[in-house]
Parts: sequence; C-alpha cells; structure tokens
Amino acid sequence: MERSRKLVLIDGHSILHRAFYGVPDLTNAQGLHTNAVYGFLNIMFRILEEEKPDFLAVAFDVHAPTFRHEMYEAYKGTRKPMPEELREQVPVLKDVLKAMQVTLVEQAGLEADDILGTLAKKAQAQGLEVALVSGDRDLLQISDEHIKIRIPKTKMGRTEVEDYYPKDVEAAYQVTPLQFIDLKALMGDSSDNVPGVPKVGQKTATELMVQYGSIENIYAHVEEISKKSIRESLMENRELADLSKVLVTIRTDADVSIDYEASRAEGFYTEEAYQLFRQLEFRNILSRFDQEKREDNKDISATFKRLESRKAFLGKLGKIKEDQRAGLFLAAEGGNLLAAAVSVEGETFAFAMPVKENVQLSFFQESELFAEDEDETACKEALRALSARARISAFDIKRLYPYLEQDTTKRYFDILIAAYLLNPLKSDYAPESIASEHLGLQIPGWAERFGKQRPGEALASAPDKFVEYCNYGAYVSLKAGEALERKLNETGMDSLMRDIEMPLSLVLYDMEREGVEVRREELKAYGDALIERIRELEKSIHKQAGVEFNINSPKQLGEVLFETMKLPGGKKTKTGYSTAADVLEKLSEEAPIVRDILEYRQLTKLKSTYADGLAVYIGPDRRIHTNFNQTITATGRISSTEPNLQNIPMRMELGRRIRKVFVPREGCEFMDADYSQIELRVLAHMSGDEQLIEAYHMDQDIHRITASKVFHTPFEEVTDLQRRNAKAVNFGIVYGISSFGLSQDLSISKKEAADYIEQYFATYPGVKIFLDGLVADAKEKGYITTMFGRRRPIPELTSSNFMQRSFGERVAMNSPIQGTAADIIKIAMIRVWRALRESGLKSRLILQVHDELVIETYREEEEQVREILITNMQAAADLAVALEVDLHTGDNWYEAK
DNA sequence: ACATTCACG
DNA sequence: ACGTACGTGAATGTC
Repeated sequence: MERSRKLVLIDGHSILHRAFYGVPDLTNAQGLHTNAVYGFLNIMFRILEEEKPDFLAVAFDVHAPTFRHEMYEAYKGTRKPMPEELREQVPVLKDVLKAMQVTLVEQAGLEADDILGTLAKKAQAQGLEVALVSGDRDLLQISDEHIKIRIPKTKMGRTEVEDYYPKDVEAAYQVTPLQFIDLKALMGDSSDNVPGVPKVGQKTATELMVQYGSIENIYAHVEEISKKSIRESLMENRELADLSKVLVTIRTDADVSIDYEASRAEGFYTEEAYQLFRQLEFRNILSRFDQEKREDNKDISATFKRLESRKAFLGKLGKIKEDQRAGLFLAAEGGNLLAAAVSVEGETFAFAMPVKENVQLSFFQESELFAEDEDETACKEALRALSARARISAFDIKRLYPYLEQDTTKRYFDILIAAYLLNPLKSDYAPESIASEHLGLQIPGWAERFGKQRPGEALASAPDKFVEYCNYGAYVSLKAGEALERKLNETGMDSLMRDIEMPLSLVLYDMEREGVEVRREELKAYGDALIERIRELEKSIHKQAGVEFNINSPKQLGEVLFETMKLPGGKKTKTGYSTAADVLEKLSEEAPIVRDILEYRQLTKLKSTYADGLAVYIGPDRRIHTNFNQTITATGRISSTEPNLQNIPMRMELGRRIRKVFVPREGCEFMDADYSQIELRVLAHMSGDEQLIEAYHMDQDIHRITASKVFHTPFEEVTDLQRRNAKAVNFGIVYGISSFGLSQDLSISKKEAADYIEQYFATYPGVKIFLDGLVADAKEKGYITTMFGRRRPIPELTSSNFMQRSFGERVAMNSPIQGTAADIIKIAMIRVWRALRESGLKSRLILQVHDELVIETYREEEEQVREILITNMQAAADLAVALEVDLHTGDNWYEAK
C-alpha cells in the first residue's frame, strides 16, 4: 500500500559524479565548469516531477577521515582524486541547493551512504514512503518494501532511472537486499577500494550466495566447495572477506536526522536561485522560474493604466502629495519627452504624447520629429512640480535632471546607483535586471519588446506596448526603490547613497552639460603632423623586415619579428607571440626595427584614438560632452566614455601636447587641482602606521624619505635609483604588493624585490599589519569596505585556484585604498560644486580625472575659485596626514597641468 | 564577440 | 608549484 507522505533522499556526490560524466562539458562566461551541476539539477527535477514528494534532502560526505575511510586506506591507497573540473562544481551545487532552500545533510565522520541509509530507515519506520536516489549500487542493501532505490543512468544523452524494490534486487542479482552486502563483499569493488576475495567475481559470488545465503554459511560449508582454486582462496582470505563486509555495510543507526518542516519539497524558486542560474547560464532551468513568475507579472501589469488625455494625467499627478513616494519613468529622445509614467502606492499610470499624423519618421532629423507642443510643455511643468514635491525614485536620474527640479536637498533616489552600490561588480543594471534581482520580478527588457527600434519608432508603431514598458519602469522604480533603500540601510550604505552618490549625480550631470571646448582645427593640424612621420616609419619598418605587412596586426607583427627575422622572445599570449611594448623594449638594443615599431605604435595611437577619435565628439557648440559614469567601476571611481577624457596623454611630451587643444571659453582660464599621492596618504591614515604618518609630517618628498628609511641611507644621500625603487615599492604596496609584480616593474630579480618589500614592511610595520588585516577581514566577510562604507565583494577569495585567490588578496589590499580615495574626491567635487554656486560664481567644474579636478575659471574669479578648490579638496576628509593639493592655471589643459 | 595593445590615474 | 601588479576605455585585428 502506498503511504501518504513521501521523502526523496539524494546522494549528492554520487549523482553529481554521474552527471559529470553523463553531460558534455559546459562552461559559463567566467570559465566555470557547470555540466555536473546542470546534470544534477535535471535529474533532481525529473525525480521531483515523478515522485512529487512531500520532503526532500540531499546528503553529502564531509571530506574528513572517517572510520571506513581509514579502513580503506589501511588496505590500499586512497580513492582516485576527483578531477578539478568536477571538484570545483561541488561548492557550486551546494550553493544552488541552499539557494533553492533544499536541506543539505552532511556530518563529519559520516559518509553519505550512512546518512542516506539511516535517514531512509528512520523515515520508513516513521511511516513514510522513501525514494533514495544514488548512482551507487551499494545502496541496494537499504531497499525494502517502502524504500525504493532509484539509480539514474545516462545513455545516449537521455536519462533513464532504474528502480529497485527488494523484488527487483532479487530479479537482478538473485539475492535479497541484505544478502547483497555479502555478495558485494565477496566480489569486491575496485572503484570503492573494497578488496573482496581474490578469484571470486560476480558470477562465483552469486552462485555461492544462492547456494549458502551468507558469508557465514559459506565458510561453515567451505569444505564442500568443489572448485579447488575458489575453495583455497576463500580459506586463505577469510579476513579480507570480513573486512570487505564491514566496508560494504551501510550504517542505518547513525546519529543523524532531518528537520522535516525545513525539508518540505517546495519554495525552490527563490530570487537567489534565479540569480545563480543566470550566472551559471542554465537557460532552460530559468524558464521554469519564468513560468512561475509570469503568473505574478500578469497581476501587476493588469493594474497599469494608460491615460488617454493630458488632463487626466495632470489630474492624477496633482493628487500626489508632498513627500509621497513616487516612481517616475520618462521616455525621451532628442530632447523631446515621449511618455511619462508614474507609480505611487496603489496605482501606476502613464501618458504618451500624442504622435502627430503623417510624420514620416525616417525623413526627419530626430529633433524635428516631435516638435514640442502644448501637451509636452504642460507635462514637463507638472513633472517638475511633482519632483519638487514628492520623493522621487527613478532609474538613472542623471538622465532625468533636465525634467526635474535640480535641487539636491530634495532627496531623489536612483535605483541604478543603489543597485550598483549593493554590488558594484555587475555589468548589467538594466531596470529589468534590478527588478529580477531585487524584486524577484521577471519583466521583458527593451530589446525583447522592441528589438533595435528607437524609442520614437516604438511609440509610433506599438504605443500600448510602449506605454506598458514605461509603466513597468515606474513601478519598478517605486518598488525596487523601497527594497534597495532598505538594503542600503542594512549594509550601512545609506549615508554613502544620500550624502555622496545622489548629490554627485547632479554634479556629474552638470559637468556633462557644460562640456569642454576643443579646438577642432588645431586637433586636425596635430593629426596631420603625425601622418608624415607615420608613413616614414611604415616604409622603414617594411624595408627592414623585407616584407610588407600590417604593423597593426599583433599576429603578423609577431610572425615577422620572431619567425622571419628570428628575434629572440618566446610565446607569451594564448594566441601567439606577445608584441607588447615591454617585450619589444627589451629587443630595441639589438634590432633597430623595434624602435621604429614602438614609435609607429605611439604615433598611430595618438592619431586614431586622440586626433581622429576626439574630433568625432566635438559638438556644434565646439565642446565635447563626455559621459561621466557613476556605476561602472568595482572600486567606486568614476569612469568617462564617449569619449574617455580621463586618459588624455600626459606622460610623453608628444602626446601631452594634445592637451593644448582643450581650451577654456572666452574670458576664462583653466584651473587644475590634483591631490598629491592621495592613495598613499589614505594608506597612511587607514593603517595608522606611525612611521608613515611621521614621514608625511616631515613635509618632504615622500619617496625620498621612504628610500632613506628602507635603504638605511641619510636623506641627503639618497640616489635617484634608490628613490625610483622606493617609489615603485610605494605604488606596489597600494596595488597589493607581490614580489613578482615589483620585480617585473623594476626589472630586478624576484629575490631582490622580496627584499625591498621586507625592508619596507620593517620600516612601516603598521602597513603590513593593516594589509594583512584587510585580507583576513575580506576572507571572513567576503567583501571590503572603504572609510565611507562603500563595499566591494571579492568572490575570488574563496577560489580554490591559486591565481584567482591571489588576485582576490591583492584586490582586498587595493580596493579599500583606491575606493576611499574615490570617496574623498567625490566629496570634494560636491563641495566645490556647491561652493561655486553658493558664491554666485560663473566658474564651473568641468572635468575629473580620479585625483584631479579642472575648473573653467573666469579670470576675475580666479582668487575665489583657487580658495574654494584648495579649501574644499583639503577638507573633504579629515585624515591623520594632510591632504595636499597642487594647483595650476593656464590657457589650455597643457599649461594648467 | 574576444583578444591585444596602450592611453590615463 | 602555481604566474600577476590595482582601476579604467578605445582602437584594431581576428574569428
């Protein structure tokens, strides 16, 4: 009779192992092998569908020596090592199961077999029906009338499951489950290191068991056994038979149990699990989730409203009260507002600007496409009023500032920035990703709905769909805003969000809007001047090589240098020879062609990336408006794109001259202020190292002081080489020192580099204690924090791969320093920006380059701006060492730096 | 889409 | 023994 409640027990390692060999190799984007986990889940889902159990648990071995292990090892060696590709999937599977709220059972000193045997027998005694899933036939001994052993087999890419009740065991092996122990003990199992009795294989063992029923009885009648060789082997190996029996016997009386309430086979489809499956790229497992989640979505989007008249929209906006939370989503293109959606507690509604008839989209410039009209003007006004009144939550507020009250005292909340702060390592913070991660809500993204269409096209072709998209945006902004705000509070990042990132978003908006003037003609002239020399070099290189080839192709260049010309230098990259500058420089003595190649590289870089590259971005206002990105870097720094104005050449004179084309507007000069060694000062402060702090108080060249201390040389007698080495060590410390890295940088031996580092730590012992502490803390917590509470998770620290883990350790040392420096300059930017406004000055902050700010300064405001810059930059953080600021002015960026 | 190279802090 | 410095973005070539 079928019992009413059912338990499924899974042998974790055994099924993972089966899956590993049954599923072809799969890896995700991060190079993690995933085939075994994938196969495991497919087997598990299949079993769950077939059994529909009430309870589920998965057992694992803890890899500590156990009694039975010791006995194996005493007999011969250990088990075969697990392949690395499988080993790395064990923790992944455990994470997945935990995320799915599946009960894991593991206990030191117990093998999975013993756990399974015990749990199965206990459950059956309590009146449950049990299905035990394993790849290991030893478990057949556990089978009884209420315990079914299920053995999955993968063949021809399909999984079939063999089921064994006692009668099936008898049919297959001619013995009862209990006798199966003796059968296995006689025949042995090489894969499990069970010796068995020599000369007795499956066939003989079965015959003996059928005839005598047990090992005891076989030995009682051993004289009767007719075959001489078998008889003698049995008599000589009684001990082996007994040992084997112990090894094969699975315990059913171990001290282990499960909490049935926590083991209910339900609630698998958690957000955490969804995220994990996404990371692992298990698309068809995700579809199970999507099915579950889609139900919820229908309910939500059904409540969305599309308002057909401006009046209705404005009426609803007007009802939103002071300080009420509102999610806001705006769709715009080319400066025209296309649609607006607002979500407040209880309702979500949107209004799309009426599309004019007869507009032939492709024939018009986008700015002419949607000429501003009454509807748009009225809506903009109402939205601005709303933003001044309500507590707005939105996605990417920087892009919305043109439509918002630009007053940072109004507490806007940007879900993009919040999601970034909670995990700066992600590459995707699209609204639908935030909805998925923080709300557990699966909604289609733009591309899924509209493909490559522009917003204007989408609105024109599918207005209802477009409006629904906007409504989702508003809804997610409101709901995710609440969830994210709570999470920021929980992680102690609320102040970072409120006092730094949100105010900064307005500063960045303003900087982007201001832009910087670039002299188009001078840039062109600079580029043209490069062409001639590039042609010369090209010719010379081809002549010296004896062949014409593409110098820009590392592949061809490598072949020419290292094969045709037979220069020394081996392979360095996955794809072939390395032709990177540091490799080539080592060859430049003996091969003049290399000098030319290096110069060619330099000049073509300047031409294509800077001369030609920048020109594209000069607008009709003669200015370049870069994007300052606030949600890209892992450490909290800002990044700059389209174009990148944070990597304009500086170190080489020729490249540096490009800075001459960056000019202030009429009546202005540039004022450029940069922090002097901000990261090293942050290190001095955070570590509290007295020697380093004192060194800074000496108000002398810090690298020279360090050299003097590290090399035990009087300050005045420090050589340039010593100073250079000390400087490199200072940098190395900030990067998360390694002797190898330092030796590469200084072209010295690893041993020498290690000596330098040792000397450095002897000089500044507090620094070593601090850095070690950072790593230990990060290992414990899984993330680091900056002085202002910014976090960066470091998943690499738990990697079993040495290289990855070492990387994690360097990151743990570098990120708190780089991140704190980033926090400090952000604070400085906000203060400088406000001070300029509040002083009623016209001068404007226009650029940031990590430790440097550029202000377009009206000449008559020079002294005030200088004061504002220096004061606010220095006061941005109160450190144990002063923050020193170097400031220069000039008529272009070259001169101001 | 990915790798290589090189510009910056 | 393992094989690297930390953080970015753009251009180019290769598949």
